[in-house]
Amino acid sequence: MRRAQEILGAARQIFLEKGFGGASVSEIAAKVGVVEGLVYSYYPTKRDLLNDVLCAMYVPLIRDIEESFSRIQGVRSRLRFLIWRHLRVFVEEPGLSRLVLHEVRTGPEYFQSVLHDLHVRYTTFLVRTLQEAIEQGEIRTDIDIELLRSMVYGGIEHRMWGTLFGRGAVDIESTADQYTQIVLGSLISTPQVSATMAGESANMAQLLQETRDRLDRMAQLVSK
Amino acid sequence: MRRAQEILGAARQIFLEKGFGGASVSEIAAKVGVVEGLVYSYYPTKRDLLNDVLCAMYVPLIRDIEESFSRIQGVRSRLRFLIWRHLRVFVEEPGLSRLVLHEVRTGPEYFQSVLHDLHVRYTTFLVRTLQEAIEQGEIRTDIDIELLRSMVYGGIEHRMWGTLFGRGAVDIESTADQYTQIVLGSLISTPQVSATMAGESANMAQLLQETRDRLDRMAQLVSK
Amino acid sequence: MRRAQEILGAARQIFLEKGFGGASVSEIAAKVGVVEGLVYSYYPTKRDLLNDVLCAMYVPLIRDIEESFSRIQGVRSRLRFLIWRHLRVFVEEPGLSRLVLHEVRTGPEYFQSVLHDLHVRYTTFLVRTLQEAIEQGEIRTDIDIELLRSMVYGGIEHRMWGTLFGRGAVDIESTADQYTQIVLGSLISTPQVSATMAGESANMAQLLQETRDRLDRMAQLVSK
Amino acid sequence: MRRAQEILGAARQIFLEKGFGGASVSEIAAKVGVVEGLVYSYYPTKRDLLNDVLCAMYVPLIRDIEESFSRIQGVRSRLRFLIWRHLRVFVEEPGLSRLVLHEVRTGPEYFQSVLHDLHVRYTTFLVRTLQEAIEQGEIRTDIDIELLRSMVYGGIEHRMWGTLFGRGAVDIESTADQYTQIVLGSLISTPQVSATMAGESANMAQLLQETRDRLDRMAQLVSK
DNA sequence: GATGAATGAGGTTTCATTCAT
DNA sequence: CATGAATGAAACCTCATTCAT
Repeated sequence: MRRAQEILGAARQIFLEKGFGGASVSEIAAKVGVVEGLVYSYYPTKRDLLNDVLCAMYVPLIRDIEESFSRIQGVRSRLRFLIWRHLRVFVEEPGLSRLVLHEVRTGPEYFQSVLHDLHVRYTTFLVRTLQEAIEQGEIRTDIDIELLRSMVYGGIEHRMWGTLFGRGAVDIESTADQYTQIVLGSLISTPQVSATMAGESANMAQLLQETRDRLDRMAQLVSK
Repeated sequence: MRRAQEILGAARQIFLEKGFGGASVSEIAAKVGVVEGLVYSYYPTKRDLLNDVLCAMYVPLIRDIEESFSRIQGVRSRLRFLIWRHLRVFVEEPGLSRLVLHEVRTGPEYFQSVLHDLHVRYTTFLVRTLQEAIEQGEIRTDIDIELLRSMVYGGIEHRMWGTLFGRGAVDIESTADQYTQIVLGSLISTPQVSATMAGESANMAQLLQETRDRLDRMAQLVSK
Repeated sequence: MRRAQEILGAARQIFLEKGFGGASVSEIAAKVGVVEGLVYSYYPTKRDLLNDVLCAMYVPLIRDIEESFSRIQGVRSRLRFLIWRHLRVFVEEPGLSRLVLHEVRTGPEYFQSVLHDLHVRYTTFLVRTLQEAIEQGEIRTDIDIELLRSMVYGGIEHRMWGTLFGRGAVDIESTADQYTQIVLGSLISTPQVSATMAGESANMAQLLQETRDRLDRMAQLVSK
Repeated sequence: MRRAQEILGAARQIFLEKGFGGASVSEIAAKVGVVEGLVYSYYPTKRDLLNDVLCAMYVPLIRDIEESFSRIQGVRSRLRFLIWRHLRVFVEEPGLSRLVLHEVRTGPEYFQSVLHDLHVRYTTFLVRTLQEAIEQGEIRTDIDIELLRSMVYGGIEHRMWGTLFGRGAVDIESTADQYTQIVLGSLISTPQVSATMAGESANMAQLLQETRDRLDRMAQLVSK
């Protein structure tokens, strides 16, 4: 039992660091200080080991998100939380997303695997948030949720990639703010509002001004 | 010279198909019909070969974008074009992005490589577009361009990933539309416009109405 | 004691199914529901385990044959029984012969082993039958018993080999009949009967003819 | 080319000596004095190597038999030749039959392999001989040729097995004689020949006796 | 009597790379 | 320019066997 944990830990480190292909079982075994063969008595296959590593990371992560998520209300707050939480994954578990995206999601067999289920559960919070917002009329209905999901997770991953190699640091608080702002900014209920309303607004303001001018002139006239 | 080209072509095919790790030099050589050793007289290393392959793809791609880009004006149009063009890469060269993202951008040495430069040049169009828009006051100034860049490219990549394995097809025209809409929706100059403007607009309309009423009453008064 | 039996039983199944090389101690242990290590507290070595398995099969087999054999009289009946019994082994214990022939009888150390003794005892019935037949003048004396033993057992094994993989079924009754017929057909007492008897027969006929001729001539002489 | 031959030669030796499972590629490579990997540049797989080894033995063997066989006439001579030739294989290529029988003919996939074809070709001479003999009425028609084939090859293999480990030597000339005698002894056209001929012989003897008696009586008559 | 953790050597196979010709 | 033979290291995985508890 303890050995299994040690191996799992070592595997986690090395997998996250070098990816699946880049890691070797012998390296993992060496890190634990055991013989290669022993690894196979706990995990029948290198890939099984990877699976268990990822499950061991996903499961508590999802549980943690679930708890916080249930205590948060409102589209904006929830969205901000999910973005912020995903950013934190990169800071606290650099490489998890890399692994998941780039080495597990390889080939069509992925879509039947446990990992796929876990990833769906992980991203379900966002999807649920967006769907509820749509149902309650808080955001536009003509939006492709898949697209948004990709933008959030893909965007974050892209943004944080460099930080995995020490290229620049990211302030996750302000990044989360901005991210939320951008995503939500385009989602509020009135479609096309920004473009047309700005025009209308300008027109109206001008009209108002003219009217007031006329009023003033007339007042002057009258006051005489 | 022609041999170098043949090898490059074969390498391109196989790298795109199987990735860097999945390809073997012998396979590439076999495709050309030469011996493994000959490959090394043109390209000192497997990785150098990959580099050259990618350069050979990036350079015309960038040139192509450059041309079209220079003929397009306006933030929205340019943004839409860049998004659409990147989507097209996934459709026309599935595997290029896979390669770039998941096998080249691995490890810190990437950031000193030629590939990094090329990628910067590739994404510079977007950065330039956004900067000009900011300078001309078309979009908000409080936006992190890096963040946007990641959202665009990361989001697209995330979205299209599944399609590389035949999981669902994506209509790049409508996707480009939506993408542009979402990205731009949150960028127009007046922050918070959507939420407040509706209120302001109502206020203004009411104000205008009151003003006109006042004007009418005054006119009646005067006319007497 | 009971554990030893359980292990022996599991080992028997797996050895017969997969052969010595194809079986693994861990598999055997797993079948019993114990740990690999426990197997070694009963059987010092994998090969020892195999030995015991085979002994446990040979001993009752030999006893069974002994009983029936003692109740059967006559060369033909006994021979037919031994052939038929050996054929039955292939049907009832497919894999025993495979094991014995192809995985035990490997290398010179076999000839000092207990297995060799058992196999000698197993085939002794045939040898004894043939020897008694010779002594009683029922079959030719110029026959190499070893040769016959090989023909019977080797031939049967060769014939039945394919059936172990489902290639064709064999009717052991008619096969036993034919086999007995063939083997015995060439063993009856008059050696070279086919070749020499024809000659003798011719001689005799000629002798007879001459005699009759003489008789005729004499009759003519007398009649005068 | 020469290396391929060297490797083939080494593989032949080791395979014949230790069987397929008992041999290791590293051992073969070591025998040639090359690195393990080089073997795989000539033979893609250990099993392919085995295949080629066996083909390289079978093909000239079959050709050799074909030549001699075509110059030999008569059932007995041909049968004797085929038996003798197979015995010689054991003396000259000890282990070939072991390999073929016990390590290649393992599992049902064998029956689709090239080796199976070769083995069929090898044993075809015997089958053809027996069939022609049947057609020409030289041997009994009620015989199962498969059974005979098994008896000949299986019997020989069984008989010679021990000699592979130095257990006793076999004189292949006399063994071939006896073998032929036994096999053919039971095959001649008149089944139960011994029984009937004995009867005829008795008749003839009685006739002769009667004739002599007549002669004696006549002689007495004359002498008076 | 039984466990389960651990070993160590071995297996087949793949590949980037080198170099004499 | 091109070959092809060769290397050497590493990969994943299997297993008989041992031993402290």
